[in-house]
Amino acid sequence: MSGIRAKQKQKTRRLLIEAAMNQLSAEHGYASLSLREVAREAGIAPTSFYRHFQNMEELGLSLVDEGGLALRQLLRQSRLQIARGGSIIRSSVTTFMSFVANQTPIFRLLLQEKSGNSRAFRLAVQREVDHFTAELVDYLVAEQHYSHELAELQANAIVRIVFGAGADAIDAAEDERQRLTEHTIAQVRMVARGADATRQLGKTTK
Amino acid sequence: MSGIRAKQKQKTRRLLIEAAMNQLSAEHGYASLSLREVAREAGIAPTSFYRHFQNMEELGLSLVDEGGLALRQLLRQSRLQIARGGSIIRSSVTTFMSFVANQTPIFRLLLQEKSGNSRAFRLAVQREVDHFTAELVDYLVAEQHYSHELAELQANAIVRIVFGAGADAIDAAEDERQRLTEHTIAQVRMVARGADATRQLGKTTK
DNA sequence: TATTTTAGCGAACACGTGTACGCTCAATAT
DNA sequence: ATATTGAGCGTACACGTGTTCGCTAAAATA
Repeated sequence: MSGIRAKQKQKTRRLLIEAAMNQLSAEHGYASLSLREVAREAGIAPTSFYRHFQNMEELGLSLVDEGGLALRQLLRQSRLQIARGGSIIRSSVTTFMSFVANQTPIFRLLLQEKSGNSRAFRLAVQREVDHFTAELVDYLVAEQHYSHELAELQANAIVRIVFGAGADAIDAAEDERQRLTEHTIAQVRMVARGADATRQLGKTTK
Repeated sequence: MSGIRAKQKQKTRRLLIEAAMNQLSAEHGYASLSLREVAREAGIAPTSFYRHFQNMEELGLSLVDEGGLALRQLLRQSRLQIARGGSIIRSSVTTFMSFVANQTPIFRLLLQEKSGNSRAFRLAVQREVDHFTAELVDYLVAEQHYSHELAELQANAIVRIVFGAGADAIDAAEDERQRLTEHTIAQVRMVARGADATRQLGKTTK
């Protein structure tokens, strides 16, 4: 039970996943991904694909999982910067935009499959976005003492704005992306002020 | 020059467009749209397709245009309700959500091709979204007297929130969609309050 | 050492795809 | 009345697709 065989299997599984990622580009999305081409790039015969995944869909879902994992790593990194002091909003938005810039194919996949044609994919992506939102809600409740309801409203709005900006950033050039980032930071701050105003409104009305 | 021939041509052109729309569903998106199937549903031979469109892409761009037109009609309808009194935010969000519910395949198309794999499509959709945003900016500047800069920030944020909500509404059941609508209205109001607070902030700082 | 398991391969199948070509025949133009 | 145009059709082609089946050879197990 040395596992030399199992190691090799996971290795070519990785090759398949990376080959699939390579083939995801601006012009060539998951929908038009071909088992044969993926296998070719991974250096195995088309039929051998089935030793690792039952479907192309199963491969795709693995890609989504990888993307979600990368996204959560991004969140942790962002929180580290916060602990060291500095604006939580700026550091979060900035690292998010870096993610979009550096992991473009994965972000594009998440974005496309969020409203894609496979229910399984939509659910998988939504799950990742919900993680994102939930952690933001936790922060708003714990650190900023918002009510749960108001925190949810605010977090959801922020996630929508940031993801929308990410979508626009995909095609943008470096300087344009910079502009977009500042724009987004200002918008998130605007939402925060609005949530604060809403909170005060509730207090005085009561 | 009675035009009986030209009429017939536009008629089957419509048939093609409608056939394509019919084939757009939750499971079957534009990417996996087949010339042959579209032609079959329209009741013409596959080869006759080329009498009307050079490409499938040309057909698709026509679909986007149709979607954009429907969206602008929605905006006009929304503005009518405002003129008759009532909250501009509520009526706008409500009619938008109705659009999502009633014209689901078209909205899905817009949503998917916004981050889709054809540059031409992305640009076409972005053009429609920009229309949407620009009209909102005009309103904010003219009726609410925001500065152009602040109005743009605010309008962009609102569009992102509303489109994001629309995306989530696609899969939602009727009651869930109701909840989403109220949620969204509250979020847009929150942004409005935030923009207002930002404006006051600018005034006192100066 | 003998046996079983299994990652990977090659051949083959059935199918759907986009599209080029040349034809028909009714609507238009002359 | 005659000539031209053009929407629509049928045939045919070359190609890429997902997937099945039986095989090999190396690793794991007994």
